[in-house]
Amino acid sequence: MNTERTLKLYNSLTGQKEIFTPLTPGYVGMYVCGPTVYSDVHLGNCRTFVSFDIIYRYLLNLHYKVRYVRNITDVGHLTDDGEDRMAKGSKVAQLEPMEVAQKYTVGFHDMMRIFNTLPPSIEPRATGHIPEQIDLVQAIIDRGYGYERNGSIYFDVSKFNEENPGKYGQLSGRVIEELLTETRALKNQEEKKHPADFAIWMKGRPQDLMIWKSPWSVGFPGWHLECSAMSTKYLGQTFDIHGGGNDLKFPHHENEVAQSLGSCGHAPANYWLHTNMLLLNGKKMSKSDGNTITPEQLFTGTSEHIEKGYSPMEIRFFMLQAHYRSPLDITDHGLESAQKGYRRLMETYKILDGLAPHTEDFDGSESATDRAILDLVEQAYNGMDDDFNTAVALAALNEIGSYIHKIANQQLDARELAPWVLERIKTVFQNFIFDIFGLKEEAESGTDGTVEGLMNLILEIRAQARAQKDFNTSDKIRDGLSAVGIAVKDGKEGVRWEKTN
RNA sequence: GGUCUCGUAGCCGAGUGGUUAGGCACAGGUCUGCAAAACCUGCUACAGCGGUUCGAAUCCGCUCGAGACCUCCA
Repeated sequence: MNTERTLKLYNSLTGQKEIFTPLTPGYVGMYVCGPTVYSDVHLGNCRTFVSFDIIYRYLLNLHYKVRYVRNITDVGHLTDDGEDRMAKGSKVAQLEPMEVAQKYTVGFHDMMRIFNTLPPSIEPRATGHIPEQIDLVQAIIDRGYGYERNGSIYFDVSKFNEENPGKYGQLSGRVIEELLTETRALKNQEEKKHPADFAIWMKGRPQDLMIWKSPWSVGFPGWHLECSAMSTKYLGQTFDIHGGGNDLKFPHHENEVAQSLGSCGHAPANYWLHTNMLLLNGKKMSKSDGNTITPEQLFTGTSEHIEKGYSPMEIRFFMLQAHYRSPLDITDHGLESAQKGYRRLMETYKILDGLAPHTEDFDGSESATDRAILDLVEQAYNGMDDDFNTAVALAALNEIGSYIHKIANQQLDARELAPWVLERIKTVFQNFIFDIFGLKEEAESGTDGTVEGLMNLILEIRAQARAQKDFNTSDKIRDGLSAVGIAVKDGKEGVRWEKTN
């Protein structure tokens, strides 16, 4: 690939695409808000982390040394009723909070593996960083932005706003005056000076299980604090990229910015990246309206929302077809379309991989086909450079695929393709499909070669039958294979077969 | 109600003011013993109304519609 590429990304902080310039040339620090492990992983999480996986992979592909930190939230994230999510989960299941955290962390990791995401460089847990969070609270108090009420510490948003005009609300586009006049009644609001203030340390109640000693009370850290503490610890006071789902922009990320500025005077990240939501039936998934589907249901097809199951890689491909900042609506038809697209791309790759260069009477010139293909290669990488536009890259690969099929079917003279161009697109396809898009082959044919052996035998018998014009036999074989889910594809170069379900 | 984003063909979904996105579906054709696959051709577009411009899907305004956030959520 080219050595000089310009990566542009959409920075939520400024609302526009910017050229990416890392703090230290060649190195990238990226923090992504991970899941709260109080229940089974939500399909929406999968999209977010697949999106950031592709971003991570592309940064690696640009030869950056990336430190990718993605946290596990296992304390401090409260429900509407002011109850800790972890504690609630543990009471319901009669488990220690840490057992709940462990159970769903394992489940989350399993799901990430199923979707073929690369593990982050560091995966810190909130409960493992209580001292760091206490230090951060102290730093905020020391700088005058934290105040105590009955053993809890709150972040003083109005004071912060007065001394740092324009900083609070910048990320999420909030109007500070409105936030400060907000009059909604919420739990624990009575302790705050202003409704917009948020807890950075909460005093524990007798029934709370996850509590720690602090200078102010035995209690637990506020939800937003962990990310500030852990990103600072592993990436520094200011780092390159901070990411997360769109719905975390406010208040979570906005408060992170305030905490960082409020504790040390530095903004946490130069670039904020936000992924968009996964929709079902055109609306955000929501358990309460039954408009939801779990990853397992999506795999098995056991949901009223879809007619059949789809594989993890088909779903990953489905996500690739949309840009990460666009909402993506899950529909049966859309998934079906992605399934076919995924299979076609993988099939194209196999054909490409088996294509031999045409070297004998190659005259060394560059044909129109060569130029068109090289241009498409350029388009694919340019797409990724433009805020990780996987849809554009995929479109370019599809067009290259069209040339590959033409050559494989001898509909286009193989001499049109210079040997070095063929090698180039082999590398490019490999690079995109496996390294950048993070797709993988799913057809699990027997690894011991039994299935290949059987198939070769069967197809050889069929070839003989066809040669003798015994079409009864050949069609019986083809139909029989089709019935067990194997498609036979006759081509000029020979017969190919593929599992279809 | 406030803030923001978006409205692209049968469906999904890209799009930097002037050049075919792509996929799926559909209809013809090539290939095939017949199919499938593949390839070729075709088919439906830029919510509406104004404005800026030589030129707007792209910029601006308004209207209508949708979604997100504002409250736990990726």
